[in-house]
Amino acid sequence: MNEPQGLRQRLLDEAIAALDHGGGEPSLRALARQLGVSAMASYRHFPSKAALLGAVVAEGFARLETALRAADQSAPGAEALMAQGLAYVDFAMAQPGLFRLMFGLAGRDGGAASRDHAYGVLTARITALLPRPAPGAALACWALVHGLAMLQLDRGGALSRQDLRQALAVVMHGLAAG
Amino acid sequence: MNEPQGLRQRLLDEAIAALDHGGGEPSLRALARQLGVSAMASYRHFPSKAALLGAVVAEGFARLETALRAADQSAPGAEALMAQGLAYVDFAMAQPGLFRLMFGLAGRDGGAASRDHAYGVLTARITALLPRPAPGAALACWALVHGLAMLQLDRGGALSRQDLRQALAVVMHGLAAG
DNA sequence: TGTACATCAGTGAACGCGCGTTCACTGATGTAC
DNA sequence: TGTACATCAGTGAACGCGCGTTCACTGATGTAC
Repeated sequence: MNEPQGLRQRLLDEAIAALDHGGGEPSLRALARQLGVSAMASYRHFPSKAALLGAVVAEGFARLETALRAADQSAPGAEALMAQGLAYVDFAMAQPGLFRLMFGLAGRDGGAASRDHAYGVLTARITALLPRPAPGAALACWALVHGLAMLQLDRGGALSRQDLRQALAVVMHGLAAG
Repeated sequence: MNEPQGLRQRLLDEAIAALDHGGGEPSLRALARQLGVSAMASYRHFPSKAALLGAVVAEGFARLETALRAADQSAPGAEALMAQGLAYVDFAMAQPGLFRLMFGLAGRDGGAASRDHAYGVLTARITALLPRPAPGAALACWALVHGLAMLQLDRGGALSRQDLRQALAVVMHGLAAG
């Protein structure tokens, strides 16, 4: 353990840290500076800045997927869905810059694939819960948790755990009633 | 009519157009170029670039509020809520760059006030519809429409009218059941 | 009616800066024979 | 075991660029007396 990490991974980690701390997209030069490496070093690992950001987005969705999977397995049945919703919002709050980038760039690059992969964890739980396929159920769940995450980010975490649980409960009631 | 518009308003309009067409934030110089005016001209009307973007955000929320209000009055009762939800998504699709900026910057500046003003239209309709105050109802509605808008943007409009209606219906069922 | 002055919108050149990317390079490590 | 060569990660200087912002200015319009 404590393997000497490759520069490639350190660039990705540093980019994520910079996104979450500072304002906007970090520059290649700033990342290199931060890692004590020349401005050109990143070109050994990524052909361009856009490629690096693409890799960051993919990494972000992989992390989100891991978090959702863990939450899903932490509780049975309908509680698993609630847990995923809360985990989604938590992820956004823990990595706000990364989260914003993921959804700013998700359409472009190869982001779509890793995004859909992460969302698969949510849809799998929903279809497992429902007795028969309900049109709009998965879409409503995605949209709700995504919207909650954005609102929570915008307000700097003003929404309480209870607020979130109650909002999630509304949709879960809707699913049961539909 | 066709009053000669002041440069201030033309800068705002051009900024919004640039946001929706091009990629990211337009530069002051690009706006000036587009309007055939010197790079310095905008400093007659805004003390800095940040101030101009703040004004753009406020203008965006004002437009959103107008759209929501019109939708709300286009149908009675629960249909008014559905109409607002669709109008919200439509707004995001019609002005994607503006919409993204609004929620990227809403926390900072004076954006919070104009944002809350716009959201008031939605919460007013919800509280009018519900027989008694339901915790999480307004939050769930905001989050849902916001999430639908983001997902629709990410997928470039892949969600059909029916998809959207069904997702909105899930939450409305949830409200009725709660 | 004329003159002096203030206000205002916009100009044009220049500043310093950080950026992404190019180029040719260095020095270490591995491999073939 | 030694030598020649290829590969690889990272260097350092330089490029051209667009940016936000500064400064001192111009010329038109309004206003006081």
